[in-house]
Amino acid sequence: MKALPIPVLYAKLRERFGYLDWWPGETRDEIIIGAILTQQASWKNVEKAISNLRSAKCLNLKKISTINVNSLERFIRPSGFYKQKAARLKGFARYIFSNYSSLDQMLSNDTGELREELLSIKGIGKETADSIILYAAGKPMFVIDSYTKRIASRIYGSDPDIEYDELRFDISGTIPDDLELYKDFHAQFVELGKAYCKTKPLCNECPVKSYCRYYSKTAR
DNA sequence: ACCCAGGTGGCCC
DNA sequence: GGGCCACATGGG
Repeated sequence: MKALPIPVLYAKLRERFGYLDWWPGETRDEIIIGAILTQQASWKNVEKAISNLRSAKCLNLKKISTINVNSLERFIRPSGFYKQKAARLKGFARYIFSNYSSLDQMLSNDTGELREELLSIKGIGKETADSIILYAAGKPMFVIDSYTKRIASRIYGSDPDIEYDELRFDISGTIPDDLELYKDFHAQFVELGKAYCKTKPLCNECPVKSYCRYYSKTAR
């Protein structure tokens, strides 16, 4: 089994899935709302919640900061954990407008400072913070998720329960400092995970199966 | 009838 | 620092 350099991995994923335009043409508010709603939820269910918010003209943080919490819960219910997420969305929105004149003002802070600040807000963990930094603030930040950990462990033999920041540093150090690449690479990991690398993998069609420890040990 | 989804925080030792 | 748990809907 040959080692698979990160740039070659990206090339192979890109060849299979094409360029993935995540959160295309949406506002920063929408991206952040989606990032919170998608925690431990399928994107299909998140789309329903976002659609409800849009219909109610509540798909922005200013409105969320003032809306009645029961209404907010009702709109986002399809995305699951709706009471918790409603409280977190409200908390995030209120934090912004009590500390800044606008969301953009906060997002313009330096990356390190912004990350610490986001992590101090209840409901914003590392993956959500990094998704906001990458897709809403537009700053290069490699986003780790459960698929990334699983795929890395199967291709590179890393611990499946590796610390978030350890894997983030490992991968960040191997790719060029290019915003679009950061955005697309994370999306490619998720697509690979969703398509082939679940807990019960579908290895036969996987574009990198010949580099995968799981495949080389079990599938055949 | 299970099992899972683009996690997070709280509590315990 | 690690191990468990609650949080909840919709789809396979």
